[in-house]
Amino acid sequence: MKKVTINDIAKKLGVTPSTISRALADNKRVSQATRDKVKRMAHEMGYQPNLMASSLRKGKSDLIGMIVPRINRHFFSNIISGVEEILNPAGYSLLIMQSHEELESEIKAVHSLMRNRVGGIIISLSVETNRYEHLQGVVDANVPLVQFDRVCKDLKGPKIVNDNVTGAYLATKYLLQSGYKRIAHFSGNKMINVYGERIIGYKKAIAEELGEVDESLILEDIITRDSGLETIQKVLKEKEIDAVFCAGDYSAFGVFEGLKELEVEFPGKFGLVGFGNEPFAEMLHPSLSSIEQDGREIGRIAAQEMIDAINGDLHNIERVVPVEFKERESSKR
Amino acid sequence: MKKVTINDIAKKLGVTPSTISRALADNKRVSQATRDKVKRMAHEMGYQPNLMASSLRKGKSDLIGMIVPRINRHFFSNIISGVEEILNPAGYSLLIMQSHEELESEIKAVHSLMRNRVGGIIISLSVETNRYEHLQGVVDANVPLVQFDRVCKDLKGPKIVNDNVTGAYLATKYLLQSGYKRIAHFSGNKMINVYGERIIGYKKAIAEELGEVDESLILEDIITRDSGLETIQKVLKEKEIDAVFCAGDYSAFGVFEGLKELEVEFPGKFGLVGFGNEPFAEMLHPSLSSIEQDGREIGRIAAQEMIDAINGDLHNIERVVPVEFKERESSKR
DNA sequence: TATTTTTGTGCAATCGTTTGTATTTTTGTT
DNA sequence: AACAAAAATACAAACGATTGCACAAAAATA
Repeated sequence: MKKVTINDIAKKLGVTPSTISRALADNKRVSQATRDKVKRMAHEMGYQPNLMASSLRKGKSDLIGMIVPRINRHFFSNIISGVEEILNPAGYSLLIMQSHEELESEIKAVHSLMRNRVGGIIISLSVETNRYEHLQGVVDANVPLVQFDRVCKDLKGPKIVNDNVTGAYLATKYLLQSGYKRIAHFSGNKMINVYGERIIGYKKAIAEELGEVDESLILEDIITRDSGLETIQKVLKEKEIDAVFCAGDYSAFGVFEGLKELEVEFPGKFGLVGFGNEPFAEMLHPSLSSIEQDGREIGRIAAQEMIDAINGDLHNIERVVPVEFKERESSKR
Repeated sequence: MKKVTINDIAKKLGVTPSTISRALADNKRVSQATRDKVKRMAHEMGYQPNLMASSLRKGKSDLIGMIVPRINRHFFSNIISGVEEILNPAGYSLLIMQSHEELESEIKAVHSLMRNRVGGIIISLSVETNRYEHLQGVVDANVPLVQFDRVCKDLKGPKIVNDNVTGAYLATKYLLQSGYKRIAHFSGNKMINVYGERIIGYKKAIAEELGEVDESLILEDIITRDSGLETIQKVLKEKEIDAVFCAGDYSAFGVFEGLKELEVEFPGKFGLVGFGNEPFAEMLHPSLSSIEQDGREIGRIAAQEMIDAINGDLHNIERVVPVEFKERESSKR
């Protein structure tokens, strides 16, 4: 019932633990004969190396920490899958924590990961995060820090982000080309890179096509379904608009509901585009045009950057992952 | 830049590491005065205990392994959240792995977790899993094993499952009470507990209401959207049915699409109920009636059972979590 | 004051590996 | 056959914490 150790194997075979250790690591300093013998015996005894002991001695761990706002968001779980796809075959395991979009939780998670001596941390910041000491601490401790999606440019290390500008640009452009002219943009907190960048893309398309941007059509802090619903109801009374580009699919769904409720004819009289391409986007009726972000790819790149960093070359770069406009019914005329 | 250890603090304070260790653990064997002094200094120096060293010495780890088929399924990510909700405050961290519904991956994941010397494993079996040596090994190694959702009754330890029988019973009953009479059931592999149980619930309702069960209306291995779509198209040509109860929302969505394509009037001429209450269920038009499973609660219970098991009382029981019928349009008349 | 108790610390071994430095054994050379 | 070189293995000290036991100092008791 007791776990078998390297010493047990050593005793059984009449050699020293060091030989066992080297044999299992395929070290050429031990003869092929003993290597085989040891491996066979190890297998027979059901030996499983104790990675804690190993990590402790080697001073490096095969655990990689990952912090996401919420695990149950399609985008993030796809990223996790992408990360695992690269990390697991390379012999690493993922220690996953959620910040629940709270700075305090994020800080706790970072500390917890550091106590567990993870080999690195992959993180997407919470919406609340406006201080960065906890992450600077990670960098200072020489633990590779890879950021993705919601990132802080002031922290050194690799950052993997969507091409938010282009995504927003495309979304807006399609609405314009469908003939919609007064397009509002429901955004998040613009201090956060992803929302700031989407605003830039939106403005670029509007400026190109209409010349002037009406800043009053850019509304912040509307990313939930409920706020999308409330806002569209209010806005339709106050302003003359004929389309909305939402910085997220959930708020777009809120708008969707609002339009149905108010019996606005859409598409046709009104256009709508979301961002994120959640699974439900294509299931709606009319189906929701959206910007697809390749979560898996972001995850793969993040993982690869992590492995590089662990192996000594930490790239201080921002890698931009392309997005794709999914044209569906809601943005047509 | 080097990590600060207990020894560094000891040197700084002119005491021994053992005193530091005890002070930090609030051991009454060290005076309150030194305890305070040590803690202050530890904090000042930014000390973070090395949990690997600690676990190695104590022979128990604060890492709990978790294996799910896929992380990006709403149901599973909710469960993970529930588990974290209990485990994190209790000082444990989650090492999450995906089996991707493959037995081989599941086995690898189990071994990986065992090598990492997790304090326990929480698992939902892959659809492929029909051998259990890898899990029996966990039990034999005295590592607490908590199963949920898709479980194997032959393995000792706590099992947390949905009330699948009641859920399926309710779903079918509602269809019957809406006046549908020839109700097919699209199920999964009936050897898997969840599907087997749903079949039982379905049969029970049918038997109660109609007396006799037509076994030919129970179709297996239809859990994906694509198979749901294909199957409904085929079945509508061959059989006289006026409703379907699907063992999952994805296959239900396939049916949904098929009905639209074939221009079947539903609800009205045809009824449909899913299982799982995925977020998209209420977004569809007509909205999809479904069985809601409380993932968070399952997670919480699993976590609590794990903590109990770690603390020495492993319950060899099956805990059944209630489900709820979400009545929406698709099952009406 | 001498002696027992209590209280606070130190010593050293331990958890299971890894790895630099011996040491032994084997092989090869002259 | 003697000896150097190479190959295989052993020894022992880490990694950073925990903990039983020994010991000293302080407090309490006789």
